[in-house]
Amino acid sequence: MPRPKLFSREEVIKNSLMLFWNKGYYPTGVKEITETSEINKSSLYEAFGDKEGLFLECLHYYRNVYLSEFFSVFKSDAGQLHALSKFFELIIPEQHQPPLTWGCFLVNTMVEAAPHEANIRTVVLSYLKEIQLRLEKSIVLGQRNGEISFEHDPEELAQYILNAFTSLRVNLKVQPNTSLIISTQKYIVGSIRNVHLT
Amino acid sequence: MPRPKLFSREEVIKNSLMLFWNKGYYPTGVKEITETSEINKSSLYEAFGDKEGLFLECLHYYRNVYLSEFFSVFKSDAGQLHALSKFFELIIPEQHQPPLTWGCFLVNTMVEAAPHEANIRTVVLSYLKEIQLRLEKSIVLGQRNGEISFEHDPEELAQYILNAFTSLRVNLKVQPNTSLIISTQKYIVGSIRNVHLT
DNA sequence: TACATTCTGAAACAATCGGTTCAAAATAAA
DNA sequence: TTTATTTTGAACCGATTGTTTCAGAATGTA
Repeated sequence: MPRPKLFSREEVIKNSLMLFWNKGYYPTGVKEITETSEINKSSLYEAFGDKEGLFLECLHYYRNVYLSEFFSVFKSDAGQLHALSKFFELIIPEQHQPPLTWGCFLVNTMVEAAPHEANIRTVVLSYLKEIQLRLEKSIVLGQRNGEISFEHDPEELAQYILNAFTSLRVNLKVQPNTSLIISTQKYIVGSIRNVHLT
Repeated sequence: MPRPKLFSREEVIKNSLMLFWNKGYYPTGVKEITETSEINKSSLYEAFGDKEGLFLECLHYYRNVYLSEFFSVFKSDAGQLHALSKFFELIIPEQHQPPLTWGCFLVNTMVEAAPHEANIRTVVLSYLKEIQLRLEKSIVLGQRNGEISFEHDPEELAQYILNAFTSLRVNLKVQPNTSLIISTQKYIVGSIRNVHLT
């Protein structure tokens, strides 16, 4: 009985993600959002509550579409060390074309909006934690396989790897550079192989 | 013969840096700036041209006051490996009090404003390059001392260390955590000591 | 004291900010 | 076709955005 919506919810989220990803949370205006998706303001507010609500949905979409790509490396059966190494190579092929020239949406948000918006911070941190836990799991498996030394603390190493990845995305955002990815990968694999001296 | 200024240029820069550092470039309003420094709008525009001009002066001030602290670790005569290790410890004591809870002003700017503002990007990159070159110099000295293996490419290793530092600042901004600093330091020193296998 | 110079305060600028309101249009079921 | 329900478009909200203008206040020098 109701009048059917003239817009696709997912389409609006997808379009808005591109805006937020490219320009950030604060500089992206509601006007810009409605114009891009050819949707009316009232429809937008009816559907998403407010700007922050839409942003949170974009984060969710990013998590499902883009982050899940990175989880795929662990499905290979070539060993955990190989998977952890592959983790870094995922950024290479697309690094020169958007949206990957915009960096990691999660990291951008962490720097820009998360410190000032509690709801956004909570979601970003939970997604980052999810990645870290997946890395941790891979490390534990690697230790059982004999690929990775037990001298590593899985949580500590996972944190370290995630950090290296984070900074990579920050730097690539400003100065695209494939060799930086390769050398980071090399150092990370080296760190895993060579137990650190305490 | 002219009427003397009622405000100190440096004072305005110092105050504005705190605003920009805390909230970022775009969300910080000119109104907020003038109110904080108790300066009139016209005086501000007369003195700095526009918002971007003031921001660039804040970057310059940050470089001179805050980044120079990090260069100080290399003045010690305890060896290059020690200096590179100390580099990370500098963030520890003040990590729980502002302005260091706001992260690194350079890194924040790199993520937020640099991708969209060419002038800002140029300045940020030049300051980062300066740090990288200082790290490189330290590595070369370490190689001559016999502290660091010649198998390391100084530029590559410097880049890697700077990256680890960058991500550390990003993460500490959202979740303060001293142990993260320590483990990163440990892994970095480990990477320098253990030559990476190619 | 008069003068040339410089700074300051306040008002105004158009544009945009995120968000609300509401009547009219559109629909599917009765 | 009537009716109940929901979406839509457009106008409107006050507040704020970065920036400009300009008359008048304040100054050191002559």
